Amino acid sequence: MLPPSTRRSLPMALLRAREVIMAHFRPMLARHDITEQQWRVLRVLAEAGPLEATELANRASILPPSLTRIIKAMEEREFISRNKVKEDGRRALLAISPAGLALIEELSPERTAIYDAIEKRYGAEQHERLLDMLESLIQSESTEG
Amino acid sequence: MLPPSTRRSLPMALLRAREVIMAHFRPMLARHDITEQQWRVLRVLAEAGPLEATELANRASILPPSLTRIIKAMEEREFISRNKVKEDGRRALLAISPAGLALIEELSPERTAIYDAIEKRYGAEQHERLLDMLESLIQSESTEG
DNA sequence: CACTTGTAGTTAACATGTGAATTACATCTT
DNA sequence: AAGATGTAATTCACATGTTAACTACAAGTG
Repeated sequence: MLPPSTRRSLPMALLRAREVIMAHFRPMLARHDITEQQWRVLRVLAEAGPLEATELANRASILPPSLTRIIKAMEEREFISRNKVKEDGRRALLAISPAGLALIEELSPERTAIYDAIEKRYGAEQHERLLDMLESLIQSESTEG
Repeated sequence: MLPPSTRRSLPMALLRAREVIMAHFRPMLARHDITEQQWRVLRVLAEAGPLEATELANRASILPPSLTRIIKAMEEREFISRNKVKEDGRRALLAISPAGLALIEELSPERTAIYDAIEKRYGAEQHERLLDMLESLIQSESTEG
């Protein structure tokens, strides 16, 4: 088979798709002076409760070096807190703070509205199918074989 | 509708999907000491012929500041060349060099093999459908409405 | 216990992403 | 021609992506 042209390749399509979607969220995040990655960290901690850095990095799809910097910045702004684990001097539990939760609460309505608008434009069934297909792709490629 | 959990949101799914796909290509690119973005620039120029920076940036999905730096690096390694446009002192035509073309030729077989393996694991029909759905999403979100 | 191996997290170095400001050049308008 | 406006590209500042190296601590092994 021919190598895919840049106009129809999976990596490019995924990149562009993500761009057009995130374009809708960026103004909201910019108004509150947080980055896309910081926002992911907040949401993961809000949903999952306190996590160690490695687990948080996995769930938020952020590499460890980036997470180190992000945590430092968010600790200074008091959006998250860290508590060392007694039994293991290497680990620390990261938790969202009241201020972090407040930010999530504050942004929730707008966030939902943006998602709904995307879903409406693209079609709810399409949207679900696309999510299924992406999850399937991630499955088929992440489990080595 | 509820805000999507981080486990089933379009931005996260697109990000993860891209990660697992690119993981297959990174070793190849690393062996030849070029970045993912430099590789995109080369392929776009190889396919489309000489382009101005703005058009190249659009086609390769790279922001202008990044492209400026990438072009500088690739000029030094003589993978691309730039020629100023006579009629308009602002513009310049960027073209792939023989060395750049040679690199593409050299990587083509491996690149095709990687794509084929992905397509085989995921399923050729699935793959086509996913590309269609992504293009449709890009369409529905990029044209403002 | 000393040594090796493994793991969590950080640091370093460099490339890119991102938004804002800036420069250089074109074009329009009067 | 002079000034206003627009456009292509760059520069700046800061955040993140990426790989490799490193530190700190833990657990296994002799």
